[in-house]
Amino acid sequence: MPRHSSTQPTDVELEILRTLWDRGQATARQIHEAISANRETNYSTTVKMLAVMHEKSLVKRDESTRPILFRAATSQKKTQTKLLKGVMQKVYDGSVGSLVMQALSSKKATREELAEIRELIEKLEEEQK
Amino acid sequence: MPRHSSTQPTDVELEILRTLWDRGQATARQIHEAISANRETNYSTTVKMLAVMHEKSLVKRDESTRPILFRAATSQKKTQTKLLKGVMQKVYDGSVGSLVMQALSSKKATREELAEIRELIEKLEEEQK
DNA sequence: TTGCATTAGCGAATTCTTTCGCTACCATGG
DNA sequence: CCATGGTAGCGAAAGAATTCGCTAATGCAA
Repeated sequence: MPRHSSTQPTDVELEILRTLWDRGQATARQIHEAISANRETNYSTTVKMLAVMHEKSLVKRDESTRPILFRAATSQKKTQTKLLKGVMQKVYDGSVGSLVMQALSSKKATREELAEIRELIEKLEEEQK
Repeated sequence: MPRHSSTQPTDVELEILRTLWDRGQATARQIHEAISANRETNYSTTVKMLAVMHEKSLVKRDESTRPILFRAATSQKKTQTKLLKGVMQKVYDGSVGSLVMQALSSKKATREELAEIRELIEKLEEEQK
């Protein structure tokens, strides 16, 4: 089994993945333009990153068209959950409670977010009975 | 130019910090023993990591005693918050709501945790009025 | 078809992290 | 004392992530 299948994306890789999740699919050029809006970087670097990410199975290539189209290999949600669980483990010793408490304390949530979270809490509490 | 302008602890560094947060302070030997319970590693490596971390101001050294005592330079909570905010930004586009929703959905919280979170939510909702 | 601009790919360099062998240092029990 | 066992430090190497120069391939316009 390739060790890469369980590899977590790095920060730069995540930036590329975010572009792909936003657009569904994109060419190397489009991805490059999207990320170089934030960070100065060379087109070659973006292309190389895509190659590396393909190697790691983080992206899929559609070569039936030119230019080649890229897509994320894994859904945004799955990746988010995996990364979040990693942090929960490494930083909060696996405690979802501490993580959530600190998240809520550290940054203002909107009224709607709070309502949604409360609903979920109530549902979870119901399930536990 | 450094790629990461702000020095966030790496995973290995975090492991050492966790030991220090647990104990308050510890010698290189004690730290080494704590982390080699999980992972096979050499004593020299631990000592070197402590030197690197001191260089980065992640730990403080008390040289008035022998063996030298180490302490974390930053509180656990501060570091946790910083790391969590980083994830919130990089992975959830800064949305505390999405992060919390996924955290709660991805791992069971205990009854006590849920109650505590709900209390916080209610307090936050109250403040918003 | 040819020439040109864009796209794709390779390999090597750079930067950062983690590893550890080896040496020096220290402090203390005999 | 001074041998010995543990502690501290250095430098180099191994690994991983990121960078980009340069070349090759592609396909479009003239």
